[in-house]
Amino acid sequence: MDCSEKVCFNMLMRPESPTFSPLYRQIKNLMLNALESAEWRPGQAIPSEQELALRFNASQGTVRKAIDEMAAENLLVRKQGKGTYVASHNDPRALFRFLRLVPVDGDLAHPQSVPLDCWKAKAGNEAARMLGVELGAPVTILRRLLKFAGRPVVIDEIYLPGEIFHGLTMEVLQGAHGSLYSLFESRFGVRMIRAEERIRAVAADRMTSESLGVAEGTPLLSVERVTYTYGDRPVEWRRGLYSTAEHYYLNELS
Amino acid sequence: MDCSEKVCFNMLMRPESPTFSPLYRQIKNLMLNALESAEWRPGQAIPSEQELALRFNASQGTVRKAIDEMAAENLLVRKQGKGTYVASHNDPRALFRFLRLVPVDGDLAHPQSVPLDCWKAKAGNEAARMLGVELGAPVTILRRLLKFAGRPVVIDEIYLPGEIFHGLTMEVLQGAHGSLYSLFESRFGVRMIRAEERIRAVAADRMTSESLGVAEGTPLLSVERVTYTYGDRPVEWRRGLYSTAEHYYLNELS
DNA sequence: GAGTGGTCTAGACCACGGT
DNA sequence: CCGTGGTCTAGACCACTCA
Repeated sequence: MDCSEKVCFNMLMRPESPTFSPLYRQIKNLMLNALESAEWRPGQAIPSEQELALRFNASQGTVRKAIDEMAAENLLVRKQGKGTYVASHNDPRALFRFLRLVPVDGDLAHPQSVPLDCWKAKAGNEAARMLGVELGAPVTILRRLLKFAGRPVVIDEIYLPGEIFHGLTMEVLQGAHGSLYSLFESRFGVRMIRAEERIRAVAADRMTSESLGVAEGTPLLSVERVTYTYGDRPVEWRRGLYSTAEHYYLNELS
Repeated sequence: MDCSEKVCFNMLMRPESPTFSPLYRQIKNLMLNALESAEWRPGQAIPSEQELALRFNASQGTVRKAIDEMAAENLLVRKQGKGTYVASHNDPRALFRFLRLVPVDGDLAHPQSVPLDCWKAKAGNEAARMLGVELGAPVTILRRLLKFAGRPVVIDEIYLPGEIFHGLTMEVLQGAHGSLYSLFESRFGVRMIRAEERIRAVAADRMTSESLGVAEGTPLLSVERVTYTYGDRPVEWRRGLYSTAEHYYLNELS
């Protein structure tokens, strides 16, 4: 039986089977594949619930539940009366979706990303572990400044697997507008969907203090981020140093 | 018509009405009331979906959708085959639900809360604003240490509205086991459901450095938290100073 | 076995966006 | 007007828990 697209009948996935999962989750997985294989691209509409129900041989309600979960995970965006769309970092509302830094004086203007350096290297011990690549595998490293209202607030050092981000250069960075992730998505087909941040307090070293315009030794937030794409594959490791004189890191707990 | 319990028929809540909301959301609100009024208490089971469907005069599916949302917000916990329960900070898995600090060496032992001080005062400017009370209103202030594996890592200063936490003393604190929030829930009937944290990097002052056993001037995380109970009422304001020598603040972004 | 939540279906109607 | 997602219903069957 062809299980590549049509969902295998429940009989094949019943509790006896160790790989059992409910129908809506099997459908969700097939839809994740469609995203990962770029059958459905960021910003585009996916087929209607009716069409998907036919394609997956299930009821509309079941497809709906799969879409619900994916919408809750910010993978899809529903628009009543229009359709369901693949989420995109180009969407103005998602431009700096992972940035939690907020100005003390509620100045909502978007920050500006200023590339400083970009070079190729071989993955060291830590980078290899974080990115899940071999020791010595090619990586691209870039440094950039984040400015709020023209003033530098964050300096980032970003490690990317060279395989995936082949052709990333200063020219490309300087020609880009918007966030890095929208560039990654448009130009390299890599969509960031989830991240983990590990935060510490550190003292500014000489170089950093100059870049951020603060005194040497000033306490800064050290924010290490590992970012994942579909299938929980890590595709970015970065370390940011945040000046919190006029900004704070805002986190909602629930 | 009596709208106090039975859901008003849809006719009364149709789009023409400015207060329109779908039936499952009206039901959700009624269920929130049941939580807020302590009709259903933390740790206890709420009525079955069938019973609720009868009570609210809706189908099981609609009640289900209301419960789904509340479960997603960590207000309720579903247990297949048993029932749906009101979430509780006494639940071992939720004991330090809002604490994001993690040891570098994955030591999963729960931290220990050590009360230092507890006194009454009048709300100053900032406390009044954060807690949404009048300037000069009674507040209870407490300071405590959080220890991981016996070593102090966090020092907290916590502001509570005196009205709500009447009778909170050092004796009560010392007699408590588990987290502060489980004490607040059991003893004062206040359930914390959501919080916002604002994080900065600061240098340890003299007193703090001694409490945490670090050098004066060491960079620390300053974590200001406002915590809300049902109806988005702020009921706690605290400032924590976190030593990040052997721990980090972990945040999942999605 | 009785009762609970979990999944799946089929069909009705509504609200919204575009033609 | 049509097609989209959003809500609501009624009923069937499954999986889990406990007495």
